[in-house]
Amino acid sequence: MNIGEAALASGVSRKMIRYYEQTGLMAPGRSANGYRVYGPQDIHTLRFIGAARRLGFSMPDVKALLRLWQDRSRSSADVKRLTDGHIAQLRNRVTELNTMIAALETLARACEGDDRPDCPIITSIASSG
Amino acid sequence: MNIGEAALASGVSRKMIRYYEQTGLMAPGRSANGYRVYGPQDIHTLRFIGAARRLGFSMPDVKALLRLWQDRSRSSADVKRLTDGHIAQLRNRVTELNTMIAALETLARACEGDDRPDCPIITSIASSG
DNA sequence: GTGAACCTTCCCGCCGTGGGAAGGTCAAGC
DNA sequence: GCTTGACCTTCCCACGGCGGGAAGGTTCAC
Repeated sequence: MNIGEAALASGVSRKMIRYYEQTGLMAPGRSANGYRVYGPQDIHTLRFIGAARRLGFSMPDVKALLRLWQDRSRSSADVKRLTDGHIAQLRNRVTELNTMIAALETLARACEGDDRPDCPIITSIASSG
Repeated sequence: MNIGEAALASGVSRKMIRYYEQTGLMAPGRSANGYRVYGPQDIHTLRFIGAARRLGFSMPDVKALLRLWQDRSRSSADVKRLTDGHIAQLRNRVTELNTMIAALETLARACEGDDRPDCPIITSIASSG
């Protein structure tokens, strides 16, 4: 299985597959001509990486998860700890965004949105530094 | 006023002040020795940029807002439109994050978090590709 | 007249992701 | 056999924003 097929089978782009290899997440075999060769386990790994990325895990976190996944003597506490930390980060990010949204909504509600230049959005930004 | 004082007065770092200039957001004067020179209006502009960035506006949006701010014949509708679009983007991002959080919480709740390797988080990620 | 604290420009790093150039390899069709 | 096209390889560049830091000029206080 070459990289193109692996990309199709895993849903990870060729570019990203090479990047994940480059950053030490995986090490596919090579055939005599230098082409990367992927087996079923490699596809599984790529799908794992893709799923973790879609859940918002950072690359270092994905790397740690991969190691735990492949470690038969892992303790689930390590996985849970990593996941809980990630959840906390996501929650913080949501809080930040919600704060921005609330402020922007307040401004937008006060803005007429007509042809006149008067606009509390602009004036508020200008005076809130 | 040199760039260091301007940074202190505006709360924008020297690096970012130069970056904002480089990307065409502002054009401070220069003194004979080549140093950038900032007046009260420049500080005001920097504070405006900083406030807009803190509200999560992208650089292109900030550029547009700056132009509208300085355009006396602007219509508030333009400002509102830009702001509403930005709010919509932030809301989408929050929805994405909340989806991730919900999925992760479900997984985390099912994980014992003890010394044993059994962990629905890992197995679920591994099979959800 | 020297040292410190500024200033200038320029390059490199981050993190993921995509685009693309230049060149090698392989298989199908004539 | 030979061409063509679809692969593959490595390598560099870009993005958004921000920071670090090097190499060199300027200004000011002592």
